Amino acid sequence: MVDRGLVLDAAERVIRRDGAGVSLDAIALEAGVTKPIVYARVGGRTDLADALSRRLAARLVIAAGAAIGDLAYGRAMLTAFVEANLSTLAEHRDLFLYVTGGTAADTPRRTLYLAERSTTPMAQQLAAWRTNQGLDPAVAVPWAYAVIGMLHLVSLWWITEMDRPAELLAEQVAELLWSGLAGP
Amino acid sequence: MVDRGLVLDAAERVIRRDGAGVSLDAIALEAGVTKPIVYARVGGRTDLADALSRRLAARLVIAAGAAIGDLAYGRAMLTAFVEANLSTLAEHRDLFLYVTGGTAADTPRRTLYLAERSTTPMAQQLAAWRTNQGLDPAVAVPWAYAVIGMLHLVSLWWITEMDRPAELLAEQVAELLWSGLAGP
DNA sequence: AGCAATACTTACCCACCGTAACTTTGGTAT
DNA sequence: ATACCAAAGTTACGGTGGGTAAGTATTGCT
Repeated sequence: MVDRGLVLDAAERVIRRDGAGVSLDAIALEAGVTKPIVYARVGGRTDLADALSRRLAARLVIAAGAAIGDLAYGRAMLTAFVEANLSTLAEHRDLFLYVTGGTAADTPRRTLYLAERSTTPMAQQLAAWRTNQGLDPAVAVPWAYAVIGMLHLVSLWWITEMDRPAELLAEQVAELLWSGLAGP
Repeated sequence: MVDRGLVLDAAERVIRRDGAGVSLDAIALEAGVTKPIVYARVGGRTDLADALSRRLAARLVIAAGAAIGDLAYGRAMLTAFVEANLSTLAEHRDLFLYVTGGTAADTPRRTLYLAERSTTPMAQQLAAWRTNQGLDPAVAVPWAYAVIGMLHLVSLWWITEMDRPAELLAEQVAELLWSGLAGP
């Protein structure tokens, strides 16, 4: 009896090994079962990708939380947050591509889901901080999406080039995020 | 004789009408030709999506340029730039989804292409401005990707919700971009 | 032992991308 | 005028991948 988690583990292994273009048959083969079993456990390709996007989102949130630790709100915290996101997405490169790829109908849904999971805790913190500073907290949600979109595209670009160390890029992105284009 | 441009026009029409999930057969039907003609003119699905992404990228660049006009570098210019991007992507909603969707192998390539076309002029302006201000211009390229990634995800989110006017959202995003999370 | 439910496999269908082989049309040389 | 050939296009097919229906083995219960 192969349970749902083992199928997802197998999917992650074969995606990591063979890239984001893998078929369900390949995943079933890797899991040591046949295709209908995959359907019984996790559903079709869409459900599989959804489940994997939940795993990836959870890892992003955990990595971000661990990196931030109890740093105070500020540029150092932001740098840690950015670098955690960059590293995690680079670490799960093909999984990231698998989750954000797929059919045109699913891509936006999952992209937004992946983003939303990261934005939710971030928007809360951001709203609290701005309220505390006497600023309008209404911008928290769009700003959270803005930050995550920034990180995702920068990650995608960085993943394909990998021409500079993660720390440098994280510093640069954090500077933009913290001080803006206007500069300090 | 149906030329390449007419096939691309037909593709845009059917994508707008039926959504981003359309097949090549549907596009060929709309163009009034058979499938092999589509292959002879524009190549396969990948080449078609590439060609459409070039069109979309060109429109983004043109819209941005027109919106900026001869505004001086600053928050007002940034707001115009952001709003031009939001509106253009919303106007070409399904085309945007078609271009950024597709197989896992093509998605990152085209996403980066679409981004790169917007980032190139922006990175140049940004580098020039920073040099002029006595600041380090080395961050221009990663910052340009950061800005475009921000705009793309915010657009995607906004497109699916459409819960606030474009001007307000553009103001909010421009504020983040110009002044950063730290605030003015 | 016999029966039934569960778990899985084989075999298949369908949609879609891509292409090979066949047909038509229009111009051209003899 | 006719036979030929190249261009342009259509029909028909192969291959792959997602998804499912029908058949088979295995386990537990009476």
